[in-house]
Amino acid sequence: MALRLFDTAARELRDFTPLTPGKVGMYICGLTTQGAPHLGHVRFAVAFDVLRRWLTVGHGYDVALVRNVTDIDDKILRKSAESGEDWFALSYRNERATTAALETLGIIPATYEPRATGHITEMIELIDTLVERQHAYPAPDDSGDVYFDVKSYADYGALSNQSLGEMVAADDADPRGKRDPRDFALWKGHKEGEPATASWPTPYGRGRPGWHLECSAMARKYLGDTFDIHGGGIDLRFPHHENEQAQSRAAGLGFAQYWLHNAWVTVKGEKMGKSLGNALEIHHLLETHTPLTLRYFLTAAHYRSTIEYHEGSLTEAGAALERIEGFLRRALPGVTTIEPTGDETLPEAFRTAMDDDLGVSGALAAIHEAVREGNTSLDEGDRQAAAEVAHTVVAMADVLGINPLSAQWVGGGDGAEDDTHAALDALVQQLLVARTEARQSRDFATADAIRDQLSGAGIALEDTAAGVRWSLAKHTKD
RNA sequence: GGUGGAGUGGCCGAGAGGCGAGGCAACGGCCUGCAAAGCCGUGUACACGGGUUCAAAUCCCGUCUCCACCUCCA
Repeated sequence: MALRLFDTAARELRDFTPLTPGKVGMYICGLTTQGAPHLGHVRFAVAFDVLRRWLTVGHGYDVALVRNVTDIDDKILRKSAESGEDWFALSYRNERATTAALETLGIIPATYEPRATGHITEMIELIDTLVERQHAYPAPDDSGDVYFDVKSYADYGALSNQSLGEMVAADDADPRGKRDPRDFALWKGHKEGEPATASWPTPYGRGRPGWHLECSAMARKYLGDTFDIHGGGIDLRFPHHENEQAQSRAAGLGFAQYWLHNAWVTVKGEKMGKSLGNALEIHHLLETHTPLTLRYFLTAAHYRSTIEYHEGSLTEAGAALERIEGFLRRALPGVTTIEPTGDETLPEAFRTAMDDDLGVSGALAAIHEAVREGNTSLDEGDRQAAAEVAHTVVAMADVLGINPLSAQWVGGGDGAEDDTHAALDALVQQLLVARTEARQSRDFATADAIRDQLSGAGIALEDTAAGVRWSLAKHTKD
């Protein structure tokens, strides 16, 4: 069955067909380096990580994923000026923080992450082409700016379905040398007071990249003149993506064939933003919730739907995960970590849901249905059937990047975690032996005292048909 | 003004003419020494007002409310 994706440009679901059979080129905008990432900032990465996994696992495509790093822009320079920290240091520091957050959330690393400042030459090439084709012009006021002439490109507005005549020009836009207030900067001339390090020599004078140009230049370099998918947050649709498309196509390039945009994380119905303070920064949330819980929360809703965040959201996500993990632990005793082999057969309901524009809600329903089926098998003592279901659940969960038994979430590979666990297990087992003896002699007061003692230490017990299981109580308090 | 989207049970969140997605929470039952986990069951949910239809959360008309973008935004 064909994968269908909602193409923002076409404003409808389209069957996905890659330009080159078996291969997919994807370009994603979004890595922020202006500040520490919050829950909303990383949603795009989770959304497109799920797409990438499904393209790979569900359809066997070889995916090249390029994710840009806008390491210079107005905001970075402004913050740098305010704090006194060099702009490049500030940008790189935040880039590292964001990269770390994405790794923590189990985002598969991009094939390549080009930085804007490393592609000045490619940008100049593109500007030259646009100037030659009379789609761009250097500002006549010697500012060093180079603008894209929106009126010269008939399809301007095609992506966001807007016509130039209906657009409101920004009130605060300084028209300077623009022919039309809606013309946008391809290149920004160096201004007095800006650090010298934030400028590069060009035939148009010293300056720095306009925001939109980098994506056109870098997507072209790494994915080709025409490529399959371009993604990003819905707020980027206009002006950023509209401008990218205009630049590239005006320069004669085919550019993106499918445009995908993810929606927001909202709080009380409004877009999550910095006005809410730093309470929702990833590193802060990780103090009370596991990375997998954050990932599950961001994954559980369709990528084009807003996700409403409220106090308790993450605790609920953790509870849903517990159900899946609990089943896997019971069905696969002795297994610490497990990854899909690739030979599992994914249930039809799961495939159908994913093929329908990444219907993760339906996919999750398939997972939970399998979990219930597996639990029933366990209740009936059919351990083999339960184990088989468990392997299917692992495979499905892995497509969404939420396999609870993935080594990604279960301790590091350095063995330290295993040693700690083994030491703890030795101590707990002694207490469990005492408790079992007490229970056998029907001394429930003693047995319960031992259970309370362990519980006080953060260890939960479960008496199962196969014996007593212990586990560390999850940190899910708000 | 233009463009795009939303309103579903206590909460989150799918669905897009007919059989109540799923999860969380709650309640009842089974199991258990008691728990925990699990399983089974329990809800006349679709912003409002009309209309079409044998049948509407879903289609049509009207209304209300909310969100986002319009050159700094995941």
